[in-house]
Amino acid sequence: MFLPIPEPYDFASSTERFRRFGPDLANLWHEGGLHRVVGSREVRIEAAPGGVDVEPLDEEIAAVVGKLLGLEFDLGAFQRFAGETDPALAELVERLRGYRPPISPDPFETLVTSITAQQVSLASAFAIRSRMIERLGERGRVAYAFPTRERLAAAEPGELTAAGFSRRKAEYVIGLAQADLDYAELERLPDDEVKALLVSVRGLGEWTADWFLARHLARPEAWPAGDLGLRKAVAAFYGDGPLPSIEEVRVLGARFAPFQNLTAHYLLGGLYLVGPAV
DNA sequence: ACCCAGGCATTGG
DNA sequence: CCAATGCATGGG
Repeated sequence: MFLPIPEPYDFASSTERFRRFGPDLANLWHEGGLHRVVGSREVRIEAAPGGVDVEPLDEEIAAVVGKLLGLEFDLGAFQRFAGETDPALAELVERLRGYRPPISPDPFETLVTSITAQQVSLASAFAIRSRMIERLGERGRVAYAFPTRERLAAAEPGELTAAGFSRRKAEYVIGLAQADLDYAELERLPDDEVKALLVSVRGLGEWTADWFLARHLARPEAWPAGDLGLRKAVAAFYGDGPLPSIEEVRVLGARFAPFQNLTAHYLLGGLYLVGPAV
């Protein structure tokens, strides 16, 4: 079934995240399309003129696909904002025309994914996470359903350390799965209250909470100032010397209100998708 | 054989 | 309040 996507839209750059750092078995790039298990069915998304082809497609799947393809972002408003306020950003928006950051559809998966990415390289994180998904998730046709909260709540730490988790991260993930976190409630709370609730869980720090706001809740003003990649991007596009401090990046973020989330993604995209400006 | 990579909790001053 | 430390793997 064809699903139209408003212009500008660039499928290749918008799905780059699923390819660059290695396979993600729960969001798997396979033979030119993106595969994910939704409910008990495996969905395939591929590029088509003016939009994407999605098989199969119903209302539930359309909602997930909309997240994966970043449909809720208002690129037109962002483009106008960039043009009016910031030459460097305006140029990035032009170079990355049609890039829509993917939104991670599931809150628990988002948090576990962030835990795997804490401190280590994304290549390591992808490898470790995919081993966990393969062992503890449910296999679809080619992709896997991410391990459920129930499955991880019942996991032994050894099952995760065998996949390459540190002992500490294994405790974080199992503790998170067992924690009494109301994910539906988080959607209704303002950014600062979401962060406060998440940071109260062992293993979830400010960096993880900021990316949850940005990548799962799609909050416009989310700005992961502590992110190493973002700090490098800020150095590349706004600095001229050493890596800026977290506080410096935080202060710079105010300049991009209320589009910090899209700005962060475009700055990172500037590093990873087209290389730093010359 | 190093060293760093999209952090975090813990411990000690 | 802030500095130092350990963590486990992948890639250079």
